[in-house]
Amino acid sequence: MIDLNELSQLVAFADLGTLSRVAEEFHISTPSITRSMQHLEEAFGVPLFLRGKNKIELNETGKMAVAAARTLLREAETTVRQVQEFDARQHTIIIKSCAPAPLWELQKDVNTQQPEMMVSSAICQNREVLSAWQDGSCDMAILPFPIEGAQPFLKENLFVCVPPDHELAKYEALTFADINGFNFLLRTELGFWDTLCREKMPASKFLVQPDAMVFEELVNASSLPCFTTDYVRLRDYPNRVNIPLSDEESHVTFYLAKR
Amino acid sequence: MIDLNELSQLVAFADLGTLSRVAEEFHISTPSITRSMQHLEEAFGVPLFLRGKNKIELNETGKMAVAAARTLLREAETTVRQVQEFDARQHTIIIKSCAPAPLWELQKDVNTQQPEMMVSSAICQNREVLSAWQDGSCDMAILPFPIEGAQPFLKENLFVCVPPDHELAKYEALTFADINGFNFLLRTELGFWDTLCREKMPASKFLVQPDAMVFEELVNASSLPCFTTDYVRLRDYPNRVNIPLSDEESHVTFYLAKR
DNA sequence: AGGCATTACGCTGGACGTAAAAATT
DNA sequence: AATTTTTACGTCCAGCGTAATGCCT
Repeated sequence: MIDLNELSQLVAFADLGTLSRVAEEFHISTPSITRSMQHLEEAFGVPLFLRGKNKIELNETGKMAVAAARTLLREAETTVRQVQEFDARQHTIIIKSCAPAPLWELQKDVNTQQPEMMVSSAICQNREVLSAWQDGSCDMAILPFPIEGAQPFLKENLFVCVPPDHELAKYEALTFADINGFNFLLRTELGFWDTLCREKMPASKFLVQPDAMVFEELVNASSLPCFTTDYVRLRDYPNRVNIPLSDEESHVTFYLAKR
Repeated sequence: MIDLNELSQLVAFADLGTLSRVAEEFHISTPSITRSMQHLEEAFGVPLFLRGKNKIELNETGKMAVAAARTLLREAETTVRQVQEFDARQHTIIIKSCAPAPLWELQKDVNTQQPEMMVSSAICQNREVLSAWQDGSCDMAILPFPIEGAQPFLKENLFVCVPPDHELAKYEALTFADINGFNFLLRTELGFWDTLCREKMPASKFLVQPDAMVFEELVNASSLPCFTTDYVRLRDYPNRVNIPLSDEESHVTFYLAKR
């Protein structure tokens, strides 16, 4: 049976030109390489080299063998990687969520109930969550509407978050119509919330900040309104007030589908 | 680096079910197989088996690895075979000829001038010779007409061969028209000659005999006419006479194309 | 003189097999 | 009792490196 290690030495010889350099490359002695190449010729059953007294080079068959070896080695690597990836997949739960809050909850649940499993999660748009669920490329899906086999998972309500002296601060409750036109601070990775806001508030501009620390600083330093929900109250900003939104769409029930 | 031998033991385990049987199959001890499988798991970097106290079976990753191993092993075999075939091709001159006589001559030439080369030859129809030459699947081509880069190789003339008491024996020379309608003994593997005869003698029937010994017996035993040429005179039949054909088409110049 | 491939040769680590253990049927 | 997997252990040789050879530039 052919030895992949020797094959890769053959490829190295094609690239480096001399057995000596291959020996360096592989951190072994030159006699060892010589033997490997001889052994390889035996394994193939055909000569691969033209040998001079102190010179060795690939013959035509040898050159062809190098090309064949390259692809076989690539295939061998691919095989190993595929097996490793399959194994990783066996021990990973892939979650696609339309929003951050239910994902945090779900990750907690999974970590306690199946501590041996890795969790790979992503927040994305509803349609991406749905298609990932449908084509089997995720194990759990969180969506803001029920689908076949999904259970209600948690409810989340949206609040506007402004400094106490902001003109919106005087209201007991607000609607999207009331706040449409105001410019908002927004975080990235909000999934479905992001889309909802842009839809309901077409006249507003959104200042999007990917970095959580920077976002917090901005919230504290500026008087721009932002959003919060009853699931992130823990992170309430001390010098801001939260005003509930009364629209239907700001009260969301998330549904969880599991395989 | 992954060991193909161990990989094939893994495949054997999938097929045979126990390590003991794999050991038999490979004519080695069971501890050796145990070690191979352990080593394979290290090489992949992931577990492949579910182990009981005296039981071992493939886990899901293991089953997947077996499938991947099967294809990789097939690819490895293919690689070796391709290299061997390439080498064989390097030492083989493939000849396509439209007729036997020039092929005999050419084989003699090649055998003396390039004694290290194998010769692989076939007699076939003109169009097959031509297409093989054009698509590069032969190294030398013999055709009864000149083509780009071909040289005249030899001339051959056709004779009718009949017993002395045959009604055709009285002629000094014959034409295809004269012999059209007579039934002839014919050998197989005549290539272009075969086609020519059938074309020029549509009223004749041909008794085709693939076996050279049997053909000779038939010639001696029957009074059916047959063909010969000035290139097979050595094999003249003692109790037959050869009458030349005078048609243009019975005097053929073969052209040889070499790469 | 320095670089290269190959042969000669001694050594060692790894791979093998035997024996045995432990469990299951 | 027979079968199966795995560990323990002793043996041995395949493969390694060093040294040396022969050759070329």
